[in-house]
Amino acid sequence: MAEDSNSEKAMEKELKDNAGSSEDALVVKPKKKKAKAKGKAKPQHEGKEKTHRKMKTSKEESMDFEDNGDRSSQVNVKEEPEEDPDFVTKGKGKKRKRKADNTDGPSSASEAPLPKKKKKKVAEEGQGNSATAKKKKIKEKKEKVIKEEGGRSVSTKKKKTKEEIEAARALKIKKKEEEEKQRWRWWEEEKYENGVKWKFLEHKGPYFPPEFQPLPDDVKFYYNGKPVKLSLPAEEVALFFAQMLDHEYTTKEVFRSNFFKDWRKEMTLEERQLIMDLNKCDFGELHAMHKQKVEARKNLSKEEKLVNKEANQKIVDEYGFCVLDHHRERIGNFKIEPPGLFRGRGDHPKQGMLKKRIQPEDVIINCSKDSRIPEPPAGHQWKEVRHDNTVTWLASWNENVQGSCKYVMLNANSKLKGEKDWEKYEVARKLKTCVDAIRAQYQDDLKSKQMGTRQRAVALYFIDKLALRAGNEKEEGETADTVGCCSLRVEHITLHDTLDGEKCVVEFDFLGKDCIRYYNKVPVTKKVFKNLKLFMENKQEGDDLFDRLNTQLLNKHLSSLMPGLTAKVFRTYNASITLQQQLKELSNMKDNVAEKLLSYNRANRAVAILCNHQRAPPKTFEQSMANLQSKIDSRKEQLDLAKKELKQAKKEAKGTSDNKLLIVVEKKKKAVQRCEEQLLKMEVQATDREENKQIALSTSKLNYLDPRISVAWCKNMEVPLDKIYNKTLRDKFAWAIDMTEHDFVF
DNA sequence: AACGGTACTTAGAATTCATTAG
DNA sequence: CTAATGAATTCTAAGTACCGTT
Repeated sequence: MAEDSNSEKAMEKELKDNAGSSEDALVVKPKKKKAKAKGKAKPQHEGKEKTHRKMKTSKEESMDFEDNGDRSSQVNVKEEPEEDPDFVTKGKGKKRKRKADNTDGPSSASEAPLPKKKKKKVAEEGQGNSATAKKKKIKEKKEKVIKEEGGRSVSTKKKKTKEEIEAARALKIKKKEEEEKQRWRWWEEEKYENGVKWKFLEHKGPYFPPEFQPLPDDVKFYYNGKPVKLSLPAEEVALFFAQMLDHEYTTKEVFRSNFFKDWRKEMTLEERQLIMDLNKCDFGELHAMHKQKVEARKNLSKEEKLVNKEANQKIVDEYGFCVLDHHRERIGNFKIEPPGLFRGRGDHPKQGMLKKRIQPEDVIINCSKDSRIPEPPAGHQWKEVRHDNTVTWLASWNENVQGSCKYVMLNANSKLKGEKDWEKYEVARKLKTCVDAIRAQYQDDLKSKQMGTRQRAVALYFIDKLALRAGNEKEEGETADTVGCCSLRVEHITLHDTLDGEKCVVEFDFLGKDCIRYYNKVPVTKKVFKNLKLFMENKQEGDDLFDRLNTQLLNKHLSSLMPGLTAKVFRTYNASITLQQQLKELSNMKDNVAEKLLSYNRANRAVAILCNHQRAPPKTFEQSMANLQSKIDSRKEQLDLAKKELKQAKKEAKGTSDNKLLIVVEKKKKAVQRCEEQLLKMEVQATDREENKQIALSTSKLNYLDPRISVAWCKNMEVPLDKIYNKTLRDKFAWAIDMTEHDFVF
């Protein structure tokens, strides 16, 4: 270690002494203990392993970052050639566009003369809109019902249905009003000071999963072909495995061996001596039983399902809510996680390990001293009951696989979560006011004499331009090998002096959070490119790209530039500003609602691509795509037929002035037109679906896009809010829906 | 600076529910 | 009506960030 710090000093000194020309003096500084271990472990699995690690392949081609063109070039605004002429970038064609747009959001794009109203008025109006929409829908339904039953002679049934619908509608509206009245408008209240999260908190404690039900006698486990009656604990764990047999997990060697190791720990001595090889285990009957149970549950009668539903509702009513400062709030996860086999993502070294059953003795309860303390289940005790009002959790326990803490917390629609969310977007908006200065600064820092500062500048450039995550360090061997910006290693990027006609291209290929692959080819400024070359000198696979940087250093620097600023704020900021910009660009007041929604989704998609929010293509994707295609094909045939008929009709009508024939021609013409329209609609739907094949819009909608942008857009575009936000989202963003005026600008 | 721990947000997969097509 | 499909909800893993201690 002493050596390293010496060489570090030497290097920094040299950088200082010979500004600009001694870049080759870089010495790799092994980063901390963890990184060191990594360096040693690395060489064993090189290149070949790389592909092996990839769990998912994203679009092979570089994701098209056209949408962010402005942002990337924004970064170069102040590209002043200084000392080092080599740093001058040639051919940066893109000029900054967005600066001028900063002040006007989507509101100014539309001339919608929405009269300015008092907050609550507007909110009511929004409500009214969706209410009328609902009414209309119900009316349509009613008509449909009447039509369907029109042929029947029984009028009582018709009436009854009518009444029922009427009643249901009334109930719905009433419920909604009730809900609105009950809603806690916390955003109109004062916030608590110095970390106090609540003054009063009362709840029932978490809900424990049902006990294990032993296998019936006729369902047997076989070892080496012979039936073996397992002890209860071993049986329970065997069933966990049996239930997953259809899953790919159970074919993976790591999963199997982890499972087997932990399973054996649950066995009796005798069992352990007998059962030595997982491959000789036959879980077939257990698996079949499980499948049968699932099937049976699916085939329950309506009544039985209703009974189940009501029982569940009772549990929710009892355990799913708490009282926080005089208000009833929904709890997000009030159920203790049931035991099972750990399902890590990607190549997780711990996949298949046994996640143990949590007992009340493992659970810490947090609530008010003066509240009714929750009762532990009969015959049990809590691990601890504490009264800490500087935290938001109601209960917590330690999880045995990763050794981390799990918490019971409130639902997203609660004050505690909402307030924090609001704050998050306010910080991001604040970044907007100083982002230009920060960008100028890191451009400048690219030329710093300090290696650490240069690395910080390049990392920040990536985080800002590409919306990369910060990239905290992780303990080696405890989790899958994934990285973020600060933890990028040299093998994760490839530098191309020129690629596809562009200069200074960086090719990224790494696994990010949840083992989602990030693959992108990005042209960068010459300065950044030169720095990257410098950082990579004398390094080999497994070495950190930014060996003098970590997230703590980065965030420390950021918070000195703006209070509350951290790496992840850039993701929020860039996501939201991109949405706002794209909405302005894409949506058009003259469009109909469907077209407007398409524009919204496209804007949303631009953000999802920026943030690399991917999903596995749905299992049924190919099928449903094929279905749609066959529909399109049959429609095409229909169109051809209609065209032929039209031709024929025209032929017949030619020369004559027979009115009948002319009418037929007109009819055929219309048929052709209708066919064409429908065909077009389906084709649009197909491309839309294809575009969304592996892009998940929900994550950005839920976590990155300031809801006020969407609410304002809906108001300006006269699109009902429930077209873009479902009930959950409307609940979560109630604060934004209530307070946002049409002229809101992020 | 390193470590170990805590608290909270973000994430895609899995499951359940509701709607539509057949 | 039933099955298929798609949307909503649930689940819990996997991140970020930061703090106190040594």
